[in-house]
Amino acid sequence: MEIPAKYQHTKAENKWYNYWLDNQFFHSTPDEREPYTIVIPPPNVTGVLHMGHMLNNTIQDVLARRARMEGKNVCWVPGTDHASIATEAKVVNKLREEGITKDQLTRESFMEHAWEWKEKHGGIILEQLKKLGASCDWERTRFTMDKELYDSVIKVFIDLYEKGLIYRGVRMVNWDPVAKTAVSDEEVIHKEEQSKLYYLRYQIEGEEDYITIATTRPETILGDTAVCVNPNDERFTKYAGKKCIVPLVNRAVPIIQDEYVDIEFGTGALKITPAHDENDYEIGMRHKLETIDIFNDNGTLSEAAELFVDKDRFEVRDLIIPELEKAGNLVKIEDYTNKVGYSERTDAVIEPKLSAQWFLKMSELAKPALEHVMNDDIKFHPAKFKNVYRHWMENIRDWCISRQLWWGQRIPVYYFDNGEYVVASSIDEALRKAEEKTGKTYTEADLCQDEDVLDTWFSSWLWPISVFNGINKPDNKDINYYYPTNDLITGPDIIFFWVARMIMAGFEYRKEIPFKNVYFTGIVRDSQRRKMSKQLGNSPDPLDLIKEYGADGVRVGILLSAPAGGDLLYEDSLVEQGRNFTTKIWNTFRLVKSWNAEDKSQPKYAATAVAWFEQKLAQEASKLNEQLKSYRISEALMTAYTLIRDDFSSWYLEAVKPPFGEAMDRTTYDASVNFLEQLMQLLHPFMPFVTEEVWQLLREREDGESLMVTTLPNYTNEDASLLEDIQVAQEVVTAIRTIRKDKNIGFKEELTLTVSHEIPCTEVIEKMGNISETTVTGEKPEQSIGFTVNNTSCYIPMTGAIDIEAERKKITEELDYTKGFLNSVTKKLSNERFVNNAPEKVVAIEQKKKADAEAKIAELEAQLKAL
RNA sequence: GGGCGAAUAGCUCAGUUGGUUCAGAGCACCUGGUUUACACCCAGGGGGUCGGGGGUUCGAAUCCCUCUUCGCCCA
Repeated sequence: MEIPAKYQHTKAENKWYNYWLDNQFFHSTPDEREPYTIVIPPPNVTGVLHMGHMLNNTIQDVLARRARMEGKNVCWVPGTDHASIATEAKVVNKLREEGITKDQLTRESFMEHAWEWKEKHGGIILEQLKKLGASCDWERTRFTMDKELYDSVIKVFIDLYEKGLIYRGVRMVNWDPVAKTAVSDEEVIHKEEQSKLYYLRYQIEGEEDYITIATTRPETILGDTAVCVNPNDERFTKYAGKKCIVPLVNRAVPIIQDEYVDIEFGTGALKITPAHDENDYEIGMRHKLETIDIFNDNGTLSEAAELFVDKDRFEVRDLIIPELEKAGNLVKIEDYTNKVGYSERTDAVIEPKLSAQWFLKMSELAKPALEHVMNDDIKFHPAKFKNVYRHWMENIRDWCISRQLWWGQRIPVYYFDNGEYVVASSIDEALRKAEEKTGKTYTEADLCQDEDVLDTWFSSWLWPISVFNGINKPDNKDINYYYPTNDLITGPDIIFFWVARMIMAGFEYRKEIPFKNVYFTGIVRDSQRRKMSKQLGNSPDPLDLIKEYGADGVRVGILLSAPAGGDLLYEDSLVEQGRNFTTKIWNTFRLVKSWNAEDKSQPKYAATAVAWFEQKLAQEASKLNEQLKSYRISEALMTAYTLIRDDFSSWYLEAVKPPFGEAMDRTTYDASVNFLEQLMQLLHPFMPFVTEEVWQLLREREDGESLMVTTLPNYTNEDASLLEDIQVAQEVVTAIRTIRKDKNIGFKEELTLTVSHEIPCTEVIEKMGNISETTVTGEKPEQSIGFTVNNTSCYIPMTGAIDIEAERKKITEELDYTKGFLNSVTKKLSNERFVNNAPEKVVAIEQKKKADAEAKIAELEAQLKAL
């Protein structure tokens, strides 16, 4: 077969991915083998692939492919979540372009539009993952709104409600005025901002005296129902029990005292707006204050504000200041830095707002979830995230799970008779429960289902269970076999949103951990450490990268600089390195393939090289195994990288290469093909395509065979004797190459070597250094350049003149260094406290260092004398 | 304001219980090279007071204290 000089990655990627699919290699069904399960962190169904997904899914694929080659039954479940806020926003936008607003539609017809949108756009990201080589079991693809998963969510809501863990309450929530829904605490991102602190004076009722407050939100004064001071603040004791007048609206409100107020901050007097600030709300509760909600759901001012009605809250902030100034209430304005909460989904400024929502009590659920992470039943990689996790778990707050949206699981609560309600999985069940509850008879028309849906994370937290239908059918074959899953690969940014809650759900519904290991990836940034974002335009399109550098190249590029939990600074040079390595493998393959084997005796150098590489391969394979087992994925890749590039290509292949035009002996040839085959196996999880291509071309293969379903051999490195010997030989060869370079002697010119003692593997040294003869003698040859390796003097005789002074200088320098070293070792050994306290082993090492240094000094002195 | 983490070569990072010549890797850099697998390459090379200071120890990149700077989370 003709082997092309250049590896054609796109062709190979399409060919082999389809081949794997056709042969069902990704598909898993329970059997007697040990399972290895990963559930994908479901990407947002509205999303397209970005660099973060690339990193995350490459790691999952490495682990999945490796486990498959270890003989495990691997099941990697793909899927997407319904992303209620994001998807609903997209559907609303699309409808708007068609001239339709959401409130013109019924809930049912809106849902039809949403499903239509999902069918059209929802599969994109999963198709993109295939280009990366992801070995997911596509037959198991799940979506959080699929019937089984939808029903699971409803079942869990009802169950938790019945256990008394879900309650409805009027609370201060984070209101997103763009999405017009409540969001959870975790969905609020606090950003530091330059803003202003406004000092406003409120007149004391009936007096020509004023009390000055400081606020960052002057527009909210319209909702003020008190001014509060600290009871210990003597400046304000004279106002106790009095009232003051809220400017512009001229409402008299009490001046109250509460220790919450910080005497040092601002003026020491605080305006209280119970409807629009969490702390104010609590103070309001304590002092039984009136609550005036001055905002509409979309962030404009309501009738209750009296002024600026229907104007936006930020517009009002600008409008109200001149009015306050005109009225004589503005004292001063200062620059001020504060933190403002933004909606994670819409980037709107969050408005604290009182509203009735559904909450899940967290304290009991958190207990086992905390314990089993702290005791390492679930291991975090890197472990430093345990601290972050503990802190959150120990200060956990109830979870607001209702959202004022339509796209999602509708809350299974039915209201009737002015505020009575029942929780039921269907209207029929609701009717029955309602009748049981009151003894009356109802029709469907009497019942009204809650308009709201559940938070998307309330679906995602069940994911490792619900993808196997383990909520609806807790004893089915799949859940029993695949659960708990093995590894979860995710970003640290969703440790609370998702990881923590999955652990809680795992214990609540399976009495077991949902996964054994959590691997936190870093965040992909650009070379200036900025997060990749569409706005900045600093994120490359992953599919373009794959097209240009190949999927394998991109995978390698992204893994090379991605230690667990550490950010990845993306640059094109990384994927270039990946592409270059792909090419290197291809050329290595072409060289091996170009050799002709015939029956003849094996040269000694080849026999030594084969024996050495066998040991080297075993050593590096077990190192790689250790690295993967401890989730040092980029280090494992680097092990394979240097093994192939340096040890195999630069040393082994050069050592066994037959003289130009000659055939190779069959023993060496077979060994070389074997080695390359095994290297492809080791590398396959990282670079699935090029390794499969090489593996398929390396020998005749049957249809249906594939590298990806081969099993890794057990590497045992019982005889590592040659490893040190070759290392010495490599040092000698390097020294010879340096001399060639210094003296401008081309590789083709043969040299001879004289050594003071026998050195190992001279046949390899001769081959690699183009040495015609090695002589062992205590005599230094005339006209030669020397170097020392392993306490042996080596000389290369020269035809030209030798710079004696330069030689002397070189040796003297090395001698001085070694003497200095010997001195420090001797000092250490003559320190009684060291000899008495240090372990024997350490002392023995020092003694060996001493002996070695002395031998080397003797050798160097002999060299000097010989000059 | 509270908590957590980090600081090692120009860059990105390893460095496991303190002890092999431990100061490392990759990239970048410098020098040489038309060796018939590969210039997307090969060969050779330079480069760090392990953030500053103090302490424990026979011995500290590693443990303790402190300061500085940066990052993340929470309020």
